Amino acid sequence: MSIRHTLLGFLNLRPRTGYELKKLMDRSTQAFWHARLSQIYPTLKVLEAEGLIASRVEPQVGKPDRRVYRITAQGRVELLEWLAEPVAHVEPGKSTALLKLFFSGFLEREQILTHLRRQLDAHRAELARLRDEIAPMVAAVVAETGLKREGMMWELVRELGERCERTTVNWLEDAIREAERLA
Amino acid sequence: MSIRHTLLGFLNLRPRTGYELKKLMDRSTQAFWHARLSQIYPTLKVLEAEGLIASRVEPQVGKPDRRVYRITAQGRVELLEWLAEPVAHVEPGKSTALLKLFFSGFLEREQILTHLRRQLDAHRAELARLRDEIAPMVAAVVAETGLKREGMMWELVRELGERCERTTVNWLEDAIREAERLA
DNA sequence: GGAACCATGTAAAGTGTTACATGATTTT
DNA sequence: AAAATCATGTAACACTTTACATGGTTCC
Repeated sequence: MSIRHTLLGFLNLRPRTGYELKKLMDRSTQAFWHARLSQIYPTLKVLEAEGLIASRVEPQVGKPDRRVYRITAQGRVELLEWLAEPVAHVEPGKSTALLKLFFSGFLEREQILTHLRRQLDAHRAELARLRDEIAPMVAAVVAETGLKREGMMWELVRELGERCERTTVNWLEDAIREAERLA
Repeated sequence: MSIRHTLLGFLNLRPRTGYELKKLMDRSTQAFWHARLSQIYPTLKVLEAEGLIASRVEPQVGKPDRRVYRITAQGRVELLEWLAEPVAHVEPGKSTALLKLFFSGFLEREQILTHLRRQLDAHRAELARLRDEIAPMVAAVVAETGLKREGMMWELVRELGERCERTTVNWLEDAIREAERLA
């Protein structure tokens, strides 16, 4: 239900094309909300049909034409209403990696260790991405647009991502040490 | 795709009914994989049709009859194959709460604080649940069944949950302090 | 007397992924 | 010469949720 609000949230800052929205999501909300272009384009059409956003086509030379969407007054109302709805509980997530570990008890030690080491690599890479790619990007957006308050929120969320990744990396290191002591 | 493997994983330990599987999931995999009964029952039928599990009906007095499923040799092969598939990357999750915070930059300070405080309550409750409900439950299952190795995996995963929740609670406390300094 | 638990399911709607389809420009 | 980027979309499929449907037993 929230891909709609993700798009409204970004369009509330300034008009963009579907393609731009996808790239933005890849660099900002990726870790806690993502979508494919094949979901974004139809959703934009629906939002336009509902009057929450509006679009115009911009012809381009040497590149395909682009359809630029902007939020409407009605869309802003919808966004505000959604933001006001409380999120009371902790939303349960999905993690294939943890599920596999959970059911790995009957496997051989080496297979468990392989799984844990692969995860360690992946989470170290994600930690690096948050620090080296996302952090400068947040800073750049703030500098460009002067959206100070928005920038603070983006940085806040990024900071949580970094802390959680660090926690996960530490846990994996401990888990590997423990698994190494298995028979 | 993994509800199938979740069910296979549990049935690999011992036979159970759909209803029991649901309760088990609520108390163990909940935080990283969950499902409704309306998804579990049809999935069990599919798995049986595929020959990965088998069932028999147990008549009961004073209670509805129960259909008890057990894993087959073929099912065990499928489970092993799934466990062996590597999970290379960090799987992106979905969090409405973070998404709302991310787009809250243009709201008033008080609305942001309300959101953060509600989240703090929710995550403190989840931390308590992991310590007071899940930890003893893992210990009880291990004591009952003597599944030492499985118990270690369950405890490992629970431990990550606890560490991440603690990290999140700390972050929320910091975030609230920061938000309080806003104009 | 009402709520929660035990126990099973189906149908419809909503959400998200994969595959298909096109085609010029720019970078490696 | 191949790969990536820009740019848009559709169709089919897979997965998940919500709502509907039933009915006895046990706890408060």
